[in-house]
Amino acid sequence: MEPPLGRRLYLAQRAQHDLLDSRMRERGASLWNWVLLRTASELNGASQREIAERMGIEPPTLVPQLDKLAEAGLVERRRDDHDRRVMRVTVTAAGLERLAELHSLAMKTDAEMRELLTAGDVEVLGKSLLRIHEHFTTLKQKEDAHGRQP
Amino acid sequence: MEPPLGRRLYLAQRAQHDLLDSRMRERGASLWNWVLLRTASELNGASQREIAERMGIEPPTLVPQLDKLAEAGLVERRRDDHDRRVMRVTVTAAGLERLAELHSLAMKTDAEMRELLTAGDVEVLGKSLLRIHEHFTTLKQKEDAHGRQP
DNA sequence: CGTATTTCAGAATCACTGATATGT
DNA sequence: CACATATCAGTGGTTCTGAAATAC
Repeated sequence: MEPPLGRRLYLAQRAQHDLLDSRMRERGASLWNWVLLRTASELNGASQREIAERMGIEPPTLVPQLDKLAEAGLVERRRDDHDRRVMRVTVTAAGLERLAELHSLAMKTDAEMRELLTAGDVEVLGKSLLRIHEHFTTLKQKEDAHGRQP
Repeated sequence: MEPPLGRRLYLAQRAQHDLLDSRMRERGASLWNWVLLRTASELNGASQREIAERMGIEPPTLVPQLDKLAEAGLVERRRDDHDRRVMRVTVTAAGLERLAELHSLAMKTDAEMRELLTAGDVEVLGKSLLRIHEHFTTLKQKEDAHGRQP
C-alpha cells in the first residue's frame, strides 16, 4: 500500500525545515529569525503592520520576536516623523551581516536538496509544488467562503 | 530571483495540510486524528511507543491525543498480558468506520493533487520527496550526534 | 538494581483575541 | 469622535524534557 503524496510532502518538508532550523540554532539564530530579517530587509523601512501582513501573522505575534532582534542590535525601530503612530523597522549593518550568514546557510541547504535530484527533476518539483500551492490556497478560500455563507 | 525550493516545499505542504485539516474538522475530526487512527490500524495491537515512533513524535505527546480517541470510543487500550507495562492499542469498529470516512477524504484530496500534474510529474514528485526526506533525516541524525560529542 | 513503558507536571514556542495608549 | 498603529495581558494549542509510577 503506497503512502499518499500528502504524507510524503509533509515528511520531506518537515525534514528539510528541521535540519535548517537546527543549523541556524547552532549559530544562535532560528528559521524564524531568518524569515523576519529577510522580510524586514526586503521591505526596508516598513511598518510592523506591513511586515506582519507579508509574513501572514498578526501584529501582536511579531512584537516579541522583533524585541529580540532589536535587543541583539540586528534591527532598529524608529518612529515615523510624519505619522508618529508607526514604527519603521530597518535592518542594521549587523543585521545585514547576520542575514547574509543565515541566507548562505539556507542556500547551502537548498543546494543540498537540488544535488539529490537531476536538473529535470528539480524543474518538475519546483513547478509541481507551485501548482499545488496555488490550487489548494484558492480552493480553501472558496470552501471557507462557502462554509461561512451557505 | 527565484524562490528557494525549501520555500515552495513549505507553501505547498501548508496549503495541502490546511485544506485537508479543514475538511476533516467540518466532520468533527482532524488530520491528527486521521494519522493516528491510520497508524494504529496499520500496526494493529501496537504499543504506544511503537505508534509514537512511527509517527515521529514522543510518547508523552501521543497520550492526550489517544485519550480523546479512546473517549470517543474509536480506539481501545488494553494491557498486554505478557508484559503488563505496555498498553496495546486497537481500533474499534467505530474507529474503523471513522477511519474509512477520513481516509476517503484524504484520498479525494490526494487525487485532486495528482490531477494537477501529469503521471510523469507525479512519479518524479513522489520519488523526489522521498529522497529529500531520507537524505535530510539521516543528515540531521549525523549532525546531532556530532554536535553532542565533538 | 537497571531498564522499559506509560503517564503526569512544567516549560518553551507560537499563535490568537481583546484591551490600552498614543496619534491622525 | 472615529480610525489606525503598536503594545500589553491573557489564553490556547502543540510540542518537548524530566520525573514519577509501575512492571520486567
